[in-house]
Amino acid sequence: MVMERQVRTVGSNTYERIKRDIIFGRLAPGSKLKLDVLKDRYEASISTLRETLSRLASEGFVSAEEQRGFFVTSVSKEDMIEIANLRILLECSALRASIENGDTDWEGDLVAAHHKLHLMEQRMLSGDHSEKELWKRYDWEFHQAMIRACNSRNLLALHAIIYDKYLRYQMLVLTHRGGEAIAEHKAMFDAALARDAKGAQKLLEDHIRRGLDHTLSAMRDPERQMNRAAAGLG
Amino acid sequence: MVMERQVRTVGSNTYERIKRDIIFGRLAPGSKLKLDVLKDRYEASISTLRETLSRLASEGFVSAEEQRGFFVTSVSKEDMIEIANLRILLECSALRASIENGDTDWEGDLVAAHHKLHLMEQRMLSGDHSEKELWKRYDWEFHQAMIRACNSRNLLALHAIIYDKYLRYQMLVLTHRGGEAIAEHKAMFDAALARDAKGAQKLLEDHIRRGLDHTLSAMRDPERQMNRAAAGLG
DNA sequence: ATTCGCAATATTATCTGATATTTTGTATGT
DNA sequence: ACATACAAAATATCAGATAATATTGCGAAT
Repeated sequence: MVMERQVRTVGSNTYERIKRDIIFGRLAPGSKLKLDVLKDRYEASISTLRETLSRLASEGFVSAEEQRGFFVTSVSKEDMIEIANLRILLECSALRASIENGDTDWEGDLVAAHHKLHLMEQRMLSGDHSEKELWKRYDWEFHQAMIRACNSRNLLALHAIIYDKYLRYQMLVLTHRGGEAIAEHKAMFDAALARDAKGAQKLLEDHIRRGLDHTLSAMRDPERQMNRAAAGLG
Repeated sequence: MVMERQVRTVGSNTYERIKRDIIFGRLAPGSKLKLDVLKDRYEASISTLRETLSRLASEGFVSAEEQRGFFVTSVSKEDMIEIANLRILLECSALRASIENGDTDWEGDLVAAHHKLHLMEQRMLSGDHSEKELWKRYDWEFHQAMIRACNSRNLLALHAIIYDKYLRYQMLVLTHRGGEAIAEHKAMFDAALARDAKGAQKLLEDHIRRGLDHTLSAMRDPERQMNRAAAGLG
């Protein structure tokens, strides 16, 4: 058996880097994505960059205006609310299906994912904020593990995009909810293992809604907002 | 020489042509999309084509395999079921919000859209099958008009993609349900105008589910399936 | 000062052609 | 049949050219 070798093309590489940079705010919302600048920053040719930006545009992280080029999609309160509602719709639906279909493997993966997330959350709680990206990766892996058994690739694909958009808003405000979210994760986890679909859905919906409220009130804080606007691409 | 003014860019033009060709089966599911062949067929350069195919890939109409190029996304019973369920999830959710929020303009547009669709359905019923694409456009415009007031651009954007994927499956089997669908459209329309969200949702869900069943049983018919497979890209 | 018009500059959209790498097809030998 | 080795095809990527469009800067007119 031949090992599947991971040939990373320049294209998929820059795709992931730019997407990451948008989600984690290193490319500021609304900023212009000039091809010449990106060419230096990401070391890829114009054609490859256009390809990459087209992909990101059709996922909604970039907006492409004909004859005017590419921009980082801008943010707004209304958009954040839409994204949160979509996440609730998609993730709750997937969660129910997953709880109904999930087998032993699913349970095992879920236990592992929750364990890793929980450890990281303890570290965050005790003041170690050095690994925000890693923490968010574990959060993603936990939510992903919860719904993975939903039996719909299409649903998982849509959810992945919406999750990332939701994540961008969270990263924008830089603060996190600490202990509350930990308890919520634990409660969801327990409900899922107990195969309590209705209960898990309710907990998930509240979890997302509280994240939304937290992010919205942090966005309203004008000082923070200006700090963020000043950061980003030079 | 007098050239017709090309308002739109080559890129967005080929994007729409290729997408259409996939949805209406002129590019067969699973078939290879060779850059050189597409170059002649769509009169665009490799770079522009790659850009276009990348966009279509991230929407799921094309699948891109690294180092192996682009293919028309293949079809399957399982995928069709997923798409139908997603359409139910998204469209029913949007419909409820739309019925709750819709103003007088929304009602007006909806009446117009239903009227146009109804006229076309009558033509189809009396044996005139010459304008399938136009008929499907009116179907789209009707469903779109129903949910347009849902107040979520993100939801509408996701729905548009899923609708097109659902449509591809319908086009694949070439037959349509005739009179049944007409009555279903009328019933949904009436429920929406009566602001009966629950009722409209139920009707819509049944409508989509019946379309699914119809398409699935037509796909099972092996003769038809082979005819379709033989068609496609020349 | 603000606006307007227009030239200068910058940027996008697109194409061609070149190169390296990878995949695919084919002939050959066992 | 089966594997292998080599040739041909196709992809991924880049640089550079060109035309069309957008933006900017500046001077004139209000």
